[in-house]
Amino acid sequence: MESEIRVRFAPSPTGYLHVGSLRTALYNYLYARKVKGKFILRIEDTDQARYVEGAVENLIETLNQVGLEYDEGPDIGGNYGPYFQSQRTEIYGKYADELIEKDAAYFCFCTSEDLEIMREEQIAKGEDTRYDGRCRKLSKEQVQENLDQGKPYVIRAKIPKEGEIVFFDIVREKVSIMWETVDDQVLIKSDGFPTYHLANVIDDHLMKITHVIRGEEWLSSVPKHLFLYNAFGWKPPKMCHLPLLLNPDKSKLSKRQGDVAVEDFLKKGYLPEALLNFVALLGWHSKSDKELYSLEELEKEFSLKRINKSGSVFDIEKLNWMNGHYLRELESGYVAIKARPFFIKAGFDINDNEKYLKIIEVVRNRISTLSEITKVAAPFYETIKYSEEDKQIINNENSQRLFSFWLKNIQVLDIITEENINRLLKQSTDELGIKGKDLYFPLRLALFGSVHGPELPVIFDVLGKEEVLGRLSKMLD
RNA sequence: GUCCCGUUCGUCUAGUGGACUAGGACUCAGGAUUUUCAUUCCUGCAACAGGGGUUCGAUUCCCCUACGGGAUACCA
Repeated sequence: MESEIRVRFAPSPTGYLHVGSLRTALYNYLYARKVKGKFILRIEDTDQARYVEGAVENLIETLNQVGLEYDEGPDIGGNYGPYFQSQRTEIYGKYADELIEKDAAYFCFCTSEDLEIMREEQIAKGEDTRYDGRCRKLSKEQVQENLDQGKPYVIRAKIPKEGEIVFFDIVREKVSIMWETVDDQVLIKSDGFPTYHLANVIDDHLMKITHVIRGEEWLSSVPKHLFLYNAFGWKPPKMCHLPLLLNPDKSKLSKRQGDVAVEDFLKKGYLPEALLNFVALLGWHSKSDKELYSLEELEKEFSLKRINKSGSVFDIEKLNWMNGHYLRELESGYVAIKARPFFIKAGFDINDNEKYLKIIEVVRNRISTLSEITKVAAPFYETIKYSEEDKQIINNENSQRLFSFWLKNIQVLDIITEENINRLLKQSTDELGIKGKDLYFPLRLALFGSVHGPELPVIFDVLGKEEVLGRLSKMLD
C-alpha cells in the first residue's frame, strides 16, 4: 500500500464553501477517484482569531450536498486523525522542537511593535519588508534567559540566505525562487498554535499525502514548505497549483462581485450536477470537445496533466446555460424533488403529485435556475391577473364567441383528450371562422394568462376539466 | 516596490514546429421547426498582447517589453 495515492482538501473554516474551493475539492476528489486513491478532508483551523461558529458543519453539509464524498475526515474518522488541526497542537509542538534542535528554526522574541517599527524603517529605506533575522543572533543563554522570564515568543524558520531553490509543479513545471526572497516564516505563533505552513507540512507528511493540489496563491509559499520537508528529512509530496478563479474584471474571485458561496448557488436553484460540471471546466479540459460531464464521467476522464496555467473568469452566463441543460436533461422526478422547496416557499399547493409532476415537465425547459420555476408555474396555481392589453383581447367579440363555444363543447365531454382539443380547434376555424393567433391567443390567455406559453393540450391536461371550465367561464363576465 | 506565475474569439477553452483559410462551448445575430413562447437544430460574427530572435517554416521554442494576477502577516 506504499504506492497508494492520497490527496487532501484542506479548507479553513471561515464560514462557507467558496466556489474556488469547490473546484479545488473537486479536482482533488477526481484525481483520487481516477487513480483509486484516497481523498481526505482536513480542517485547517489553526487561526483562533478567525474561528467561525458552525463553519465546519456548514462546509461538510455543502460537500455532502454536491456529492463530493471523502474517505477520511473529521466527521467520519480515519487512520490518520484527528482531522482538525486544532486538535493536533501537541504534534506540532514536538516537531517544532525538533526543528530547533536541528538548527532549522529559532526562537524569536520580537513583539508586534518591534516588527512594526522594523517594517517602517525598511519601507523608509526602500528595502523589502522581511523579518531581518535579529533573533537568529541570540545566544543559547540569552534564549534560555528569555524563556525563563516567560517572555512571549514565536518560532521562526531559519531559511537559507543564499542560493536558489528549484522545484517542479505539475501545472507550472519548473519554478525557481531565490532563497533571499523568502522570509523567516513564523512556524509557531505566540499563542502556541502553528501557522499554516508548519501544520500543513507536518500533517501532509503524517497523513501520507502524496499530491498537494491547491490554489495558485500557495505557489510562492512552496519554498518554505520544501525547506521544512528537507529539515525533517521527509520526502515532499508532488505539488500541483491550480490557476485562480477570477471575477469578470480578472481579479481573484471575490464576494464583492457576486455570489461565491456554494450554498448560495444551491439556494438559488443551481443543481450540483451543473455546478460541478461547470467548475470542472474552469482550468481543465478533456482532449475531446466534450463539455457535458456527469461526476462519474469526470472521474474517468480527469487528469492533472490537462490542467491549464492561466486563471479563468467565472462566467455566470455559461453556468446558467449549463444549469438549464441539466434541468431539462435530468430525470424529471429528480428535478421535482429539487424544485419542491421553491414551490413550498411560494406557497403553492403541490399535494397533488400527479399534477405537480406534469407541471415540472412543462416548466423545466423554460428556466435556467430553479429560483425562476415558480414564476413560470404560477399560472397553474394562482388566479391570473390580466393587463389592459390582455383584457382587450379577451373582450374582443371573436374571443367571446370562442369562449362560449369552448365552454359549451367541453362541458359535454367526459374526458378531455388531445384529439378532442384538436377537433374543437378545427371546429373553431370551420364554424366560427376564427383561426391562427385569433384562435390560440385568447384561449391561452384565458387558461394560462399569457398569449405565449405551453401547447394547449398540455395546459388542458395540467388544469383538468373543472379548472378549464372555471377559467373559461370567468372570461364571459 | 520586490519576488513568483500567467497572456488564443467578450467569456471558458482546443492546439505542443508544417494537417490552421486557428477548432469547440457560452453569449450575441440570422434562419429552420412550432399556433405562440420556450426547447431543439442549422448558419454567422468574433482571437494567437507587441517586438526581436531560432528555423526552410512559428499560435507552438528562446529573449525583451507591455499588460494581468498572486505572494510579500504571529491569515489561511
